[in-house]
Amino acid sequence: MARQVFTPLDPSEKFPQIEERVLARWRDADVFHRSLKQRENAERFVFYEGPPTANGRPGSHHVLSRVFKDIFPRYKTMRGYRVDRKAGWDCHGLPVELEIEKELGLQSKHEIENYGIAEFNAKCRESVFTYVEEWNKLTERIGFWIDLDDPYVTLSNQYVESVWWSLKQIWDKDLLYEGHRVVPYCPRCGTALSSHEVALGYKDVKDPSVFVRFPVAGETGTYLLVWTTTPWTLPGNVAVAVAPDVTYVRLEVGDETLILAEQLIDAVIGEDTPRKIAQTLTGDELAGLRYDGPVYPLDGGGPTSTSDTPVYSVITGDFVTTEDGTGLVHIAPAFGEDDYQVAAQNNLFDPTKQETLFNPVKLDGTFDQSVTGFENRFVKDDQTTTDLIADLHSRGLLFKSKKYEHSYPHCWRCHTPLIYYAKASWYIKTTAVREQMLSGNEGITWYPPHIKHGRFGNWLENNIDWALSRERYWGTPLPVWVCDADRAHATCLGSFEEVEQKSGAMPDDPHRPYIDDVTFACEHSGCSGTMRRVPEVIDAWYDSGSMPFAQWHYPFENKDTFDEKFPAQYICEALDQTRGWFYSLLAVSTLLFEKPSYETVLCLGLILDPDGHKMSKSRGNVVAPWDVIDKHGADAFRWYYFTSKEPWAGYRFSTETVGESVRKFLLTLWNTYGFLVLYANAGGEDGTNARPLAERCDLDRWAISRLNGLIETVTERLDDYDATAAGRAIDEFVDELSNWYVRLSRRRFWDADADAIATLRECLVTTAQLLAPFTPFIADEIYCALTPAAQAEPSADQPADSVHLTDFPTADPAKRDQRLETTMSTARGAVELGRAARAQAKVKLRQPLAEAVVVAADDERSAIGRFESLICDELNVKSIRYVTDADELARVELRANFKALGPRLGKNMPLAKDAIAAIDGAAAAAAFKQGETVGLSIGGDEIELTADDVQIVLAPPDGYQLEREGTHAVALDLTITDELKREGLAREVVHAVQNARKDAGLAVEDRIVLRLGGDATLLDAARAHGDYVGGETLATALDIGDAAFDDGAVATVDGLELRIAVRKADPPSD
RNA sequence: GGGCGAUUAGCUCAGUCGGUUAGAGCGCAUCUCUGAUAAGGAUGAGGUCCCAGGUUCGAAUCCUGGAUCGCCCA
Repeated sequence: MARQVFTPLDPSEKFPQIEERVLARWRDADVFHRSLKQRENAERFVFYEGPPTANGRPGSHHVLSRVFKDIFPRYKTMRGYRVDRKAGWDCHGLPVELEIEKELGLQSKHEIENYGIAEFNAKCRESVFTYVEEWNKLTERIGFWIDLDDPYVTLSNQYVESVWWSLKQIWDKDLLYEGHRVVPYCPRCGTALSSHEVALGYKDVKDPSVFVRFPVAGETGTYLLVWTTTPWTLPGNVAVAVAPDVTYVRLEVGDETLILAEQLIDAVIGEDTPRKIAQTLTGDELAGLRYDGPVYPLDGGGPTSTSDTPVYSVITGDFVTTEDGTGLVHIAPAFGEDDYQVAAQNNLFDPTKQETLFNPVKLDGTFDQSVTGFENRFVKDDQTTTDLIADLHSRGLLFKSKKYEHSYPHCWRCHTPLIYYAKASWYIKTTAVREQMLSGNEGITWYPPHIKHGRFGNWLENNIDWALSRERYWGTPLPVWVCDADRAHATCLGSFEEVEQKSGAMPDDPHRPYIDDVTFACEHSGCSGTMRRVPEVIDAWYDSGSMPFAQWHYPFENKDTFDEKFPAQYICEALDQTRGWFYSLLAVSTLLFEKPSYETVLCLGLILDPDGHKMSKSRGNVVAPWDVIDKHGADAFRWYYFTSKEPWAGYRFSTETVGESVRKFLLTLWNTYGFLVLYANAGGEDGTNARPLAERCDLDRWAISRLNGLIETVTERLDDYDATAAGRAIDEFVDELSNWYVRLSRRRFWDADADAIATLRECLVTTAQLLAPFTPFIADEIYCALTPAAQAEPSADQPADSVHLTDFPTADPAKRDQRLETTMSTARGAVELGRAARAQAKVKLRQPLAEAVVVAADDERSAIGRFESLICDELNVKSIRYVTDADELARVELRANFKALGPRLGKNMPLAKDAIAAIDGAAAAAAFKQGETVGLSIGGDEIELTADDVQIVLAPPDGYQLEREGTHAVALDLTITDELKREGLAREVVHAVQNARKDAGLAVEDRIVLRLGGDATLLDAARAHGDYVGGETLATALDIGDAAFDDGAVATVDGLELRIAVRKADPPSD
């Protein structure tokens, strides 16, 4: 019995089990931490983990981002960098609150406050880590190496304090201010909605749109014609806006004069209505015209201007279009973002003094006392709308009204139509660093590249100030205190110590409501007011954008650590983070450090179900990651994500799709590995006795050459963050290794050829290293199994005990042989042609044939010649005959080379195509061979063709069946002599015996005693090739057709009966 | 409504600088091979390269417009 050089595989063990075993090994040997420790003093490669929220279960899309967060740090580690990976959890924010509201059955902010902010926030704090165990389990199981023991959590006191510090920095730069902004607002819930929430609630609705006459002051019978889809905003009107460059007209219709945009006349009054243009003028010229306001009677004084620009006059605004309406837009600054901005620009109110903004609607969405006749009525109520329109009609101001279908946002919780409503909130003046963010973005490498100047660049171009505050409970409190005597007395506190100094005490918990109780005396001279914290918390995106420093409690601690780990070289999240984390990171670091906090960013696409729908709980089409892992394993999951497509394109995904990556790639690799182990053990040869590479056969050197080419490709692609191409290259290599190298080398493995074993072993060990970042489990299993020293205790002169502790392979140019690779590729082509010819002729491969006739010239002939015996084996032919005189088997045709001739011939190209096809190919080919040119007349012009201008192809002559491909062809001699027939039958017998061995449960290396009986023709053949039959089947004794027996198996070969009896031979007595 | 992206075989995806016969895998059908393989090989069916214009000798590829889907924003 040969010695076991490698641990045999357990064929019953499935990938998920193998992975669990590898995981245990990693845990026991502390491999992750050792991989870091090993690079302790190495150059850093900085990765930032974008914190997920752990108050929901992790899904398949989380697996996607986590494996892409894993692969490049692993790769860089193997390339010699130190890649620390600190986990993080995003803890604050509205989604957390909503979850608790649902749990407690709370319907509104009012109810939350009744319940108690302290109790509510305690619930939130608890819920944030509800699923953290499952997250940790999944993270470990998918092989995402990240330090879960010491994560940053955005709710921690240290984290909050760092965030406060950063806000103070911004405050000191005068970039944190209180302003007003028109926000989508749910009057029923009493809260503004985030853009994400607004997006959840768009519905197509039919709203009335009204055309309203605004009487021009001092010109009886002349009206500005204004269009709006929100009649309830008319009481808030302060001005009318026109587009500065658009042409407007005074139009006489009947006995009145209407002012509107010229190009909208027909749309507004109808094509058939008689009209007369009294005057044309531009919007600029129209500006300043006054009208009689207010549109609705207002009690208690309407709007007043804070400047020389009067209310109720025409102003210009760039946002005014003539797409619909009249080209005149009514301006209610409290109810529209554009309105707010244009009114502020025209100094119709002072944006720093909210009381100057005219707003006749209360927070609950009803009109206030000033709107005579509509007091306390809800503005979006259908009856209110109807009555408002009726009121306009009764006063002769309604020109017309009609239904208008458009998409309008509703509260996603209570389905109330939202209103746009001016609210005070705190802003960061990001517009002040807009240019800096843009130039910072230039230095960031984006995958895919179009995001940089597309989605992200556009977003930065259109940057508006960051609305930072939220009127909520569970978030980092905004550390701004204002004086209750004078709101202008405000301060921002940037540390717990500062709070303590000011107020005498810092609560243990910096969250609401405790921090709300912190007050102190106003320090303005002569002011006796009390400083109280503003009630808001901040946008949770600011928390996550602060992670580069807040994860280290910088600048209170870890200054060095921060300096070393800023900025990140690599971050990776899904595409939807463009305006989320990618932006918050850039904005915060630009504000604080004047540069981006990341250099390379990989954006991942969405996970869709097989029908292309987004996976969501409500659709019920979510694939749970555990299902995939339990069925196919983590490596299969990873491999699917890495190689199935470019990761930003989105995945059409199901458990079954992942199974395909197992069958196609992992099993091929695994079986190749299993094959090596089997025969290395059978022969007791581990490859250490192999000759140097240069002395090994072509096939071995070919495999090693391909391997080194692969190393080059994979390295180059991974350096470019292209896991897809790198993985596909490995896939292709493994396929060639298994289906070409191993298949052609079977005989040598059977003989335990040291060269072959060494070659395959090197290929597999190196492939395992290349695969380590992709499929860390299988890669490590193979690496360790084939590197037995790895199983011993590691030491300085011992190989690493895990593939993840090794250096990434480097290509050795000396081992490349491009010519050999080309030659092999030609030989493979010839084999494929021969196989095709056999299939055409319907002659089984097991039947030997006398001759293959190969049509090939020069290089191809020598390439095929080099691998002649290999090709003979593959095609099961006795010899190869070459035909260079093409007409013996095929005739030569010429085809035009469009790329060469097209630019030269232009329009005559189609003529040339036909003319070239008509040329006598053989003669032309001969001429080209002599280095001569061939003349051709095209459309009256004489041209000279060189060899490069045409492509020489072989066409089969009539009456022959042969397979051709481009310039070469293979034909087979189909004559089957008696001798060939006998040989074919002998092979059939061997095949039958091998099956019998298998059925008898014998091991491949077991010797047998073989007896054959049955049909005489078969026995004759077996007898004639007795040595062959005995050798192939490892028979120590061969007994053909002697005594009759009935204990054997019965097989049928070519319709003839064969009886086979196999018995395990006694072991040799040596 | 705006921005970005996608659309290639039944399915999942490649397709280089624009070059004339658009490929692979899976699936299907027929055949074949096999003592490593849950594999391998051959053949076949299967294509309006989303549509319409344009540029060009030549377009899946470049340009314009449109459709559909997705994401982001309103």
